Amino acid sequence: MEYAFNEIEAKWREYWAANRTYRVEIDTDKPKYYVLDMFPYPSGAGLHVGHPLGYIASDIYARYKRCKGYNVLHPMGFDAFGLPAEQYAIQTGQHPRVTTEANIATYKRQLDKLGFCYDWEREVNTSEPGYYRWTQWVFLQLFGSWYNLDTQKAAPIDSLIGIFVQEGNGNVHAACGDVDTFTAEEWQQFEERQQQEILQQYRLAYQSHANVNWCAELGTVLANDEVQDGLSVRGGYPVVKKSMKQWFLRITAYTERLLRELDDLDWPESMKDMQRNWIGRSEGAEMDFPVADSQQSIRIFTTRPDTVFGATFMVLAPEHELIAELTTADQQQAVDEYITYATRRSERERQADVKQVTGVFTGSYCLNPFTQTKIPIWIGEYVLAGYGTGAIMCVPAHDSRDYAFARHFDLPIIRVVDGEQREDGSYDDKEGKLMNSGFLDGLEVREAIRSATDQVEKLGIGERQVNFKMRDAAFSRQRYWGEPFPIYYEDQIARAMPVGELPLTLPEIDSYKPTSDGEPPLARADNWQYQDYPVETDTMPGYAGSSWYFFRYMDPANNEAFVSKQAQEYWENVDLYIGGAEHATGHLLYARFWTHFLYDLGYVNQKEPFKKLINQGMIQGRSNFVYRIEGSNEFVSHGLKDQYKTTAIHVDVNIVSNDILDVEAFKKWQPDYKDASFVLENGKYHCGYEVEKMSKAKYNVVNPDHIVDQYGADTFRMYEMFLGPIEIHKPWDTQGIEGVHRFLKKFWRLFFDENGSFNLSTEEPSDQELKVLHKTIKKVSDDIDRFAFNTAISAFMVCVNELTSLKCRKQAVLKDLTILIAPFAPHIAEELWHLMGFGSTVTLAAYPDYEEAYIKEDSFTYPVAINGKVRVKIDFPLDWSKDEIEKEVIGHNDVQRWLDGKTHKKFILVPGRMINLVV
RNA sequence: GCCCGGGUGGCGGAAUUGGUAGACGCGCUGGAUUCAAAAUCCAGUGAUAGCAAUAUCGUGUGGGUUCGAGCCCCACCCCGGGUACCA
Repeated sequence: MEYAFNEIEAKWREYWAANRTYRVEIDTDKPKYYVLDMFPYPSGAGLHVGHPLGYIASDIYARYKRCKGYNVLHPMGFDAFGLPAEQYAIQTGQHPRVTTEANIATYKRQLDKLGFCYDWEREVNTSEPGYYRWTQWVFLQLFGSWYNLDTQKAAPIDSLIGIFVQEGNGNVHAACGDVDTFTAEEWQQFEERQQQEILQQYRLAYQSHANVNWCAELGTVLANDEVQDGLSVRGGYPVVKKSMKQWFLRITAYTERLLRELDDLDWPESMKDMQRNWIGRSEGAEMDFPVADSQQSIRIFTTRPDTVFGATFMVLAPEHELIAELTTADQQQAVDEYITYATRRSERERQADVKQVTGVFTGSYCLNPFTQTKIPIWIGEYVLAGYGTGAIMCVPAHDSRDYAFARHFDLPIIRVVDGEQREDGSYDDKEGKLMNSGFLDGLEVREAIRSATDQVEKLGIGERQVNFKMRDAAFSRQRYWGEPFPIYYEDQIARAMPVGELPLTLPEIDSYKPTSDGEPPLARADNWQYQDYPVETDTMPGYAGSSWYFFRYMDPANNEAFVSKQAQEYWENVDLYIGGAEHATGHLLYARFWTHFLYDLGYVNQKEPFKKLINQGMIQGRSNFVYRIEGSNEFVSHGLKDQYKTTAIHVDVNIVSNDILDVEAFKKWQPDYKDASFVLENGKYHCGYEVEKMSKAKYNVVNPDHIVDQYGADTFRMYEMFLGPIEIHKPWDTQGIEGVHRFLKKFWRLFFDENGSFNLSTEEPSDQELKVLHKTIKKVSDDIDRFAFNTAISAFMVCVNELTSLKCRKQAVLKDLTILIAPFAPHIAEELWHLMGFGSTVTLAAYPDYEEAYIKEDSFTYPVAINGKVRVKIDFPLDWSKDEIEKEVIGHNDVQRWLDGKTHKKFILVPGRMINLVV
């Protein structure tokens, strides 16, 4: 009987759906396991062959865990708000909801063909009001909370107001913006507007005028992780800094915790490093430098307080607030020109020529607080207003940027650390002894940092300070297709809508463009009001809905809460999360932040959302090329192309087989090539190839639907895993799929006799057969446990080959093998299980165990070294004693020959390793 | 520049952590079956020399440690990812 994969797969697909086979419920008798994929944005292009890689891996693991007796939650859903649907809506007028729903339908159809064991009854869609109602709810919690640094926890804002009423803010330690100290009486006397403005400084979701990343092309503000090299990640449009009033999330309150908790997560080190770098913690000190002939002083931040004796000038960011005051009359013009120049430069320009040194002297001086030397105050764009205090002391001898600045403007350089000074640069290392530094002389850098900081604190001119690179997250988007803010404005004060009013649904509008006076699209809505008060017209960014969706799967239909306490306490958090590495500093960080926050308020019992994380690599395209001889319609084969002047042209990979071009198909492919002629090698046209991103323009896109039609989902699943380790990028090569398909056919054939009828024996398996089986069980389960699915599949291939040559047709063996393979190839396994006459499904079967006795080798090969050189290798039974082995070795013919009559002085046996004879 | 990864046949990749390098698959070569093809099966396949057994070389380069190194140490080269005036 032929392996009719199409029939088999269709049959079981329908069976699983009809019987709701993969439905999961809370079951306190079983341990839980939560396997999650990063849910996709349903784009219009549908899936290509690269997308399912991670889904297949997680599905295999989910099925495996289920066989192991776990109650497995393995859901899927859609991150459905986003720019592409809205851009499409602007062009066509079609409502983004319509596009999104159509795309979701396509995705689901494609996903279902691959045999995933999702519980579709738990599907989430971030753009549905039933879902985003809770996104809005979380936002209101953030808006209604502040961060108490004393308890290191978020708390309701009411508790803060309580403190203000009682005692003012003098003793409050909070993660907050700039606020002056006030007393309880003062608080009571403030007008409401003033009170609200103060509270904004404390809220975890707050509005602020700040420099944000503005992308004119997209008509919206972007978060830092959505900008790369001064361009928007989506679309690649220029981004400029612009001061706007925007919503922000105070993620910076959580920096220490987000950093600390990373240590305990089972994530790839690279991923943790990326988050660590992004958070960018650095310890140092703030220090006041008095301005000469003035009462003013300038506060700087440095990580090298030990080098203060080498500070020969100071640089302020162009936006620094004291510049106007410090600029002298004769420098006024130069400073004005410089500031104009600096503010006009876009982010992109600034980044493009980082190496270029620019700056201007203010005309003023300040005093080095340790040496009392007068040092000039400069302005330079390399000092960033947003980091530290926006001012630095410059030690050109030990900081390469200060060095470049000093050389460019001819400022003095004083060495204070004794290190291997390079001729043409600074010595930046934190190693060496201090010199020219008064009381620090002779100390090691590390000691000197401590000592200098102590001195700063003792003198009362500064204190220890920890700074972070990470900024608060911009949370406003001037777009339509996102969650509306449940915020209205009364007397221009932002106020939370009552939770009972949620969801605040998106209004229907006539066009998705901004209004003519630049307002966001929501401003077009009629009646966009709450009780006659205007409602916020910005919407939330893409990462809002994805920052908490993993909780919603636990209890997706709940109308009372974002997740019930019971469901959350059972499912806890995600045990295994699979997705792309590109989310390191975006989604993964925001999701951690929201989870910590919800934990603080007692809504969930887990601090971290994702215990284990695996990044799947990208599947790249493998493009083929033909080489046209310039100025002709003649194409030369790859091996001969160097003899001509040629242009490489992408050719459709579907008309190339094993890099050999189907010449006739090529002529028909495009009208231009109808009359093409060819220079062949051995009668064949060989194409060149290159590995690149899969894209239509490169004619290298492979659609999973076609592969599934041709080979079946089981083959497709196994082949994607067989291609290589999950984490690495690898090119798709359709040619190789034959091997896996052949294997499945061979596996299938094990169950049928020469006449093609299903025929298994109920005889007891032989020791040899059991050995093959148990070896495979051990290897495969070990490999699955360490996510080495490619080598697990190799083990299956070896096993099937061995059983084939043993002509094994025993049910006892094949049944176990079938269960073993079920996570990889669920359809074929289910069909065989059914043919064997077992009523229940493979899905619920217990994963087979192995016996140590069968997997043990019965002999061991020892390399025998004589005077350190290995001469022979000899097999020994495992249970031999040292003496028996020694006797055997000495008696061995080859050893005798090498010993050549001499006797050995020493016999060294390294168990399990080798034997050494010293003569 | 800095921080992570990684360099193994014609190709994708194994080598369970210092013990027979190249598992498994693709491709290629030869053979069986077939009128022929497809499908299937068998054998071979790192390089060089040889009819052969076999020998020598071989995991980016150069050194080192070890009886033994793809794996550990030092220096360097190349590729991929992240990040970039963060003081």
